[in-house]
Amino acid sequence: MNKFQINLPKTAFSMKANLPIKEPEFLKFWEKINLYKELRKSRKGQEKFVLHDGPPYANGNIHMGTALNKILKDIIVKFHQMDGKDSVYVPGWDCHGLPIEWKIEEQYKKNKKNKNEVPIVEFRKECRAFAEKWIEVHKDQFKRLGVVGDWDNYYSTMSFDAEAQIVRELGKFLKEGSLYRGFKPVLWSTVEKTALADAEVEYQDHKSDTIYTTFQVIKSKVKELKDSEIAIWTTTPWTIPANKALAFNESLDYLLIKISDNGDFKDRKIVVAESLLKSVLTECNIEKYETLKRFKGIELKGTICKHPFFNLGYEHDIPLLDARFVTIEQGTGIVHCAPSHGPDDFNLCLNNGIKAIETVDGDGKYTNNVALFKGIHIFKANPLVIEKLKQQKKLLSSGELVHSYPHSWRSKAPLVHRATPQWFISMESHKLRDKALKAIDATNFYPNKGKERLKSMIETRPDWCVSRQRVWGVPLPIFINKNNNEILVDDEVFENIAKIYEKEGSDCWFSDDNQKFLGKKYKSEDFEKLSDIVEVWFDSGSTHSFVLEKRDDLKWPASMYLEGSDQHRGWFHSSLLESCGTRGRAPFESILSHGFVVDGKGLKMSKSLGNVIAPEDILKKYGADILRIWVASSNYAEDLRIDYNILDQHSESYRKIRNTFRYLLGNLNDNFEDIDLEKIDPKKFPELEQFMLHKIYCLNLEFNKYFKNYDFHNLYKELLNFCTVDLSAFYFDIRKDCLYCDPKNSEKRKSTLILLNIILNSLLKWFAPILSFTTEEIFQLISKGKKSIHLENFLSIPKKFSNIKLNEKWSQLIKIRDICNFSIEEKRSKKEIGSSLEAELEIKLGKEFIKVSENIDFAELCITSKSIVEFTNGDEISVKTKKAVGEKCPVCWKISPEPCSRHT
RNA sequence: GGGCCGGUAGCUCAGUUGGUUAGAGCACACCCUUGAUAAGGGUGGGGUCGAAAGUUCGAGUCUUUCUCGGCCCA
Repeated sequence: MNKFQINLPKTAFSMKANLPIKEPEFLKFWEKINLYKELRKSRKGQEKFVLHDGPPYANGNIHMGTALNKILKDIIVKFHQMDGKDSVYVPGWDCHGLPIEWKIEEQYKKNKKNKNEVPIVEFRKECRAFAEKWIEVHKDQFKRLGVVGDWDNYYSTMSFDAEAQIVRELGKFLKEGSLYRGFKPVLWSTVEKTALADAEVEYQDHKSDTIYTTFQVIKSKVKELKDSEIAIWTTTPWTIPANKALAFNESLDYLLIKISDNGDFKDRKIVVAESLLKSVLTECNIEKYETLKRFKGIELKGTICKHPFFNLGYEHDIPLLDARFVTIEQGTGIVHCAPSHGPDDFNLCLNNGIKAIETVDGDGKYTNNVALFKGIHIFKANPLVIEKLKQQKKLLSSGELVHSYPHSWRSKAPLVHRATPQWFISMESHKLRDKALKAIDATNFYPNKGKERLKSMIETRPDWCVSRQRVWGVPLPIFINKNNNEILVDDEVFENIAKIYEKEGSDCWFSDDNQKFLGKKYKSEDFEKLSDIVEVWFDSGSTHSFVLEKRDDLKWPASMYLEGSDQHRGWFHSSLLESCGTRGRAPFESILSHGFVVDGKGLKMSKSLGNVIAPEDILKKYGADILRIWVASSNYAEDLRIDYNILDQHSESYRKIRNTFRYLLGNLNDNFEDIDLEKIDPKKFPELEQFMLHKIYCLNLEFNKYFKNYDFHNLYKELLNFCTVDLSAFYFDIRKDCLYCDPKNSEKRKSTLILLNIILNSLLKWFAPILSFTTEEIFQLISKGKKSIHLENFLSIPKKFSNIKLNEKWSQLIKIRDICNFSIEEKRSKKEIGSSLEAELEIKLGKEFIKVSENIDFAELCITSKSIVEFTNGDEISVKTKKAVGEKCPVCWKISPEPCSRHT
């Protein structure tokens, strides 16, 4: 053996990651050192970055979308933490609402229990327990992803202080006067006297009365329509008294026809859609008619009609409105609209300034608002309405139809859409819309397109209906004075209710005496207590008030809200409105929205397609760090594709990164030294090292730029390319000879080791927010007593590392190196040489390269045994590779005719 | 059905105000290495930029239509 010892890499850091086994150990470690607490301690007093958690619904296991969301949050929180900020993350859960009610009801069904026989308070307790159970499950699943946060002090929308604060928030709207009582149709059972949710509806065949009736035109842009009538068809004649409008479709063609048959309609003119004429003629037994005019639906705009009961107390105008829901499947192509009795009707009318009123009471009887029919039950009203229409000579025809119709899943009784009293927050009365639009302008959106999306929603949305006729939620804190029907607005009462909830939660609203909530000021017998609950979007829209404002460790407004792009209609939206209504500005400074997780082909995941991947599967097969790479490397502005092929590719990249670390650790023999960068004088290093310092400086600039824009997929790409292109294939490859074969006291080798230390340290920190587990594994190996990588700061890379001139020079050198490699490869493919050390280079360079190649050993750069440079008059770069002659040094494997200069 | 967003190599992504032959990494193929070794190096093959039409001297980039996909709404 030779007396020269070679320095081979040696490290305890294994090549195989074994993440699924190793990661849980780090979770335990972080728990043990109480990482979250340490993180807070380490940044005490620093500028805060608060990413306010949008609460997931406490129900069911997490899926890829949730995993993506939480990992992205964690990455951002960790970036800001390492950037030196006090980056606080408090996870939360959304707990109230229908899905949990259903789950409990399902359990009842299984156990043959009847919900109506269970006291509300008991039912609500079961809902609460259900949510609690899932919060615990979620917590473990989120932690497993590497997400660090205040798990012990999470928030939930069902905590007593949350319920109390939600009451206070509603109180503000009530006091201001923007919360008002209106009417909106909901599916209603007149048997159970209750509203039903969509999922509680069963569709069965039902026999309905059908009628064709007409509305006389008062005014129209189409002059031929004067004195004509608009024909409509309906399967609910009882809703005719509630008619407020007619709907047409502007893209359909309509006909004006004159009927000549004997009867009520002789010589009268009616309008129907052209493509429905045939069926109308048949259904209404019209035999003799002539077509007077054909026109586009758009011409109907502005037409006003009279109600068929015009002379009988129905004097209001009936406008014709354009609606896309009007089709040519059935009827006349013009649809009768009763805003109190259909969602389409309601929305169309609402957008045209026509409000719904209460036309039918809870029992199914017409109210005072309905002339002629007051007190009559709607299910008995059809014959009466039909008779009345006939009397008024407005009945073209009547019949019966068996069709699929909604019924209650409990009583099996047919349902109706009925306008019920609901509570709305006005978009206009106190300029909520304006405030919200201004707040959007003052918010940063990542990606930018989110701004327009939210804006256009706010611009067009109707008033916010915040009441629900359900059980599992915060009760609306509203009392109505029985004497004058007025709403009780009194801060003292709201505060009293809030105080009570803070102590015992909101269940008592349903069980305890009114007096308890009214306090001493009012008499309980004078007031009716509402039993509606607050819709859950108001709950989650208020999180900023009971989380951000109430906790000392947080700040209001939040630095960022981050959710899936669907939340432009959800949490971003409700939080914005709630906060603008109560505080005049958004509860966030910025919004980051991400796309949806789809499969490898871009299709949405569904059981039927069999393309669903659960986070659990990925954790078992690859580990959380691979999933985190997937998050970091994907462009969240679009939908994110995932399948096993994609994950395989990312785990290849992971191995590259891991081996880069392993090479660094190996050559440092796990003896990391934290170099003080300020004390480094780049000029004292070999040029290659200076060049690498410059690379580090540039990469750090890029890193910061991408980080500031939350542009992680480009950031990750830069880091990965640095590992593969600049380190593995370039710097490491070149310096291998020096590291292995130079004596330990060689200056060059020492410089290299300093660089390796700097590179290791930089990489470790750059990667830490993404590769939470792997960087911790490395940090534990080298940090000697320091607690966690996540408590560290990013390095500050001194400006003096930058060397643009040198960079220009080395860019040229790399070009020459590429050509050398090409030349070597030519020789290799002819089987004349194998290893590049078997080669010797004859390089011809134009004179312009004299400066560039000053002090440069191309043999070292290209890892050959020898190189000769010759300058020519042209501007060429040409390389000839020859087989090196001589003996191979047993130590450094270089071939030379003379004995190796280093190793003899 | 409507509104919004998107479709660039097998995969993840770049592609400036329209301007040479559309780039990178990974994957793949071949070769080398066996002192980063279930690693490392070199070279290379992959794209009618979703499709068609149009504007232009010139289109991945602008316009229109279509198509496929996603989100929201109905």
